[in-house]
Amino acid sequence: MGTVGKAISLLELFTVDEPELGLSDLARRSGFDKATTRRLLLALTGHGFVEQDAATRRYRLGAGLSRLARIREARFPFLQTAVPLVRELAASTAETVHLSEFGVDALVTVHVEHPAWANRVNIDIGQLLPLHSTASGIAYLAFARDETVKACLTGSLKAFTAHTLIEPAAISTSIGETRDRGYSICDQGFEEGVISVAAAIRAADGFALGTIAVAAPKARTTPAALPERGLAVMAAAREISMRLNGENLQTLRRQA
Amino acid sequence: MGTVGKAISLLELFTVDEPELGLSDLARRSGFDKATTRRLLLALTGHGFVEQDAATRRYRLGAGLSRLARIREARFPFLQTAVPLVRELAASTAETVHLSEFGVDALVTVHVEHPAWANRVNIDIGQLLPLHSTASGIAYLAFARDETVKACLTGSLKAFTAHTLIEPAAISTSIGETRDRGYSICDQGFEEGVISVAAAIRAADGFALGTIAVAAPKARTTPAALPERGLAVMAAAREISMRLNGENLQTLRRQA
DNA sequence: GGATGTCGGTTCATTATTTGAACCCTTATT
DNA sequence: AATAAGGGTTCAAATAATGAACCGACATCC
Repeated sequence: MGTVGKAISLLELFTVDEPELGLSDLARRSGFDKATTRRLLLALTGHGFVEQDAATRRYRLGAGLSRLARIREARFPFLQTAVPLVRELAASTAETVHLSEFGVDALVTVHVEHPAWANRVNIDIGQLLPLHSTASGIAYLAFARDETVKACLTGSLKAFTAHTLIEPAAISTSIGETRDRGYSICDQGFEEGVISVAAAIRAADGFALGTIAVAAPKARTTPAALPERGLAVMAAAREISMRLNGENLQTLRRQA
Repeated sequence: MGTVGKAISLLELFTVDEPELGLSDLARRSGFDKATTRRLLLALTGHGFVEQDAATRRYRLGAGLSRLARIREARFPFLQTAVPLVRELAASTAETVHLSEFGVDALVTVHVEHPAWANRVNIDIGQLLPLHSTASGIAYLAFARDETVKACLTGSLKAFTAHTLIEPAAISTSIGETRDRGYSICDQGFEEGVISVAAAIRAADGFALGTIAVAAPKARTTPAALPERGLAVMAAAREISMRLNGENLQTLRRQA
């Protein structure tokens, strides 16, 4: 791995649960030498990608990242556009709704709305969702480029629960159904006791760029509720796609 | 400069006005060799910090940045907290209101609300504001650590207009007045014909972490309007500080 | 229509940067 | 008073970054 990759993988050690880490911790988790880790952190701090707490000496993600993310968001207002519809869907379903965007080889959660229930599905911002074993992932693949689908299915597929589909053929079938139906269903494929439905949000070229999904405890989900939820998530995804692409869904390559 | 710094400075070439750049363009502007530039871009794309448009082959900022920025925002909800108050202030003043956060050695604009006027002050998200020559900068320095102030005043101070204060003594005076008054005034110090007032947003330790500012065309600003505007911006800054620090302004080291 | 310029991308010998074991200092913990 | 763990630093050795030259594709211009 090049130096740049190392620096970035340091940044990727920070999570919502552990937003502040010490030098030794970072060195241990990254596997880099302490001196190396520190030099990388220094370079990152110098550009505002990392900040160091003056009192505790621990490191956290810096304002430079916010700046660049806002520049990106100005060009491509994904969050701004989608968040209101995520809220609406969360209100109408009274379940956890999350929004993700494709990045490298997984979906990254960029926004979440949680319901008031004590028993609910908890998802963190920044969490990575594998493509083959989540409702979002399948919804994405249903409208992804062929090479993306192929790359996903030829990789090694991890089984997260006893229900996770890991045979490429079974996943292909699921993708096909999703394409016909317009939304995907994932029954405990990622976490035991959680059932999700998702639909793809698509760019002007018709390919998926992200997803919106509803995740609920299986215990409180009746079979009858699923199609209803699926249609709602599909409607939200379509609305977001339309708003992003200036109302002209015609240009979408494949119809949902 | 280390390789990491070079990679980051590539990212910093993207702006709201030019959110997509080609390889040769990036190489030219960064001053790096084309091969080097490409290798850096490859490393950045591999981690989702940069994306390449499949059709035009041009590069843009990637989703990985949004992901990290959201993780940061989850820990420290600066935008979420401040944006509603920025909106309010924009509505009540009917002028451009902008929010900035300190990063490395300047303030970075993270949010802007523009009024409906045709003649207004335009500010882009991501724009960097120098500390010595903007209302935001002076407001920040008024509640910054002594070493930050010193570092700023000993550097070389650029005059952006004929009105820019560049003598350290004059700037110190301005900082002192701001500390006493609670808000700063900058009369055309950054751009001809623009007059701004700003106040510092402060962390739990009492030091500034960002600013909120109102920028207006000097032509339509009466001397009487300034103190009114100053008090409004100060009230907004104090409210944001309180919400960020859990209502306990007592812990703030210095009183505004 | 062929000469010229630009662009994205690649190669490989040369060169400069990154690396990490050992070290120091400070702050808990026992 | 001894031990461990954390942040930070040093410098010879090892490794990774560099850039001039080159390729093919496309556009433009007499």
